[in-house]
Amino acid sequence: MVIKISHSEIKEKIIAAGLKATHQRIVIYAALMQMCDHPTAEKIFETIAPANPSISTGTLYKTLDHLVAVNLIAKVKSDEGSYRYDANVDNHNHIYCTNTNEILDYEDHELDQILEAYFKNKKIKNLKITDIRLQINGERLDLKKAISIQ
Amino acid sequence: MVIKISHSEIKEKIIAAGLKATHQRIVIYAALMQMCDHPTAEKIFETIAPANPSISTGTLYKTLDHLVAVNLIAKVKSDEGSYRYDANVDNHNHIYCTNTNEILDYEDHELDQILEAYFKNKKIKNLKITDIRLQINGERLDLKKAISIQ
DNA sequence: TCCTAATTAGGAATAATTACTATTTAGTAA
DNA sequence: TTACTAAATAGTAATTATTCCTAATTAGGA
Repeated sequence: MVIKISHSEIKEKIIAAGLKATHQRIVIYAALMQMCDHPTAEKIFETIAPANPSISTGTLYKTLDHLVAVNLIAKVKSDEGSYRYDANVDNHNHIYCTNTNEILDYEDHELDQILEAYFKNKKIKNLKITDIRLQINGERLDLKKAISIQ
Repeated sequence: MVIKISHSEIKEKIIAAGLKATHQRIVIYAALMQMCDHPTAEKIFETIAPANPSISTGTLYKTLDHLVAVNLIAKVKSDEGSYRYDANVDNHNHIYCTNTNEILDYEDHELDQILEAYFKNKKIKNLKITDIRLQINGERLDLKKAISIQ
């Protein structure tokens, strides 16, 4: 689900989120939107570096932090020692593939509703739940084929 | 739920898992069993160091890796740049508290059954699911009181 | 008790991320 | 359009968490 979105639209989203729309932020955010495999900061850097050779890792990390802070992107925990990033901030779940290190999105509104209903009754005292997400761990069986939902 | 368990019992568990029961492994595993807040490697080190001043971080990390590999403990992803460890390897969920950085266990067999039933029908193609865990994100409301289930 | 492969201590090396500072830039106001 | 200023960036040093390396030690078996 790559969504082609123009630079001016990206600029508007950044401004709407309350950030200055610098060239670097636009480039980084645009790159992440095109990458649907939850890339690491390093992968993002490799992607944008050819067209933006003067961009620095300091700027990349700081920009990612800013975009996370204003909820334009999300930081995704992983098992390989580095964080990964996600331009999809809607409530969704992740499939962690232990043999390929892939992280895949798993959206399931039926499941969301079941969980929401369940936790409406089952309160946890002194905690304000912000969101509930599933971490589905598994192994990809046929390495030549992709994992597909349903 | 601190379970007081003797060193000889711990030794047996390590041997049963197929590892040599060295002093260091016993100490590290015993310490983690007593710590229920999903400590980082550093916290574990601080805990065991006074009584074991010659233990090295290399050994600690390697031992944690070994214990994870034989499924005696689990590595827990976190948002603060370091991994945390958990002596509870039974299927259970985690509450991530965004304002205090606590990670709490949330066991709920009713929920486990709901999820198991749900994913029995809803297959994901080309994926062998090993486990499904919830990540409950939230904020602790009253910082003077603990979070409590039900 | 001896033997040997596995393990450890201690510290160097690496990887990911953050911090620092002089320079540049986006957005505003004249 | 130009000037201004706070915020952002480039480039790099520093830090943090973790892994790697090697000589010395140890657990468990013969």
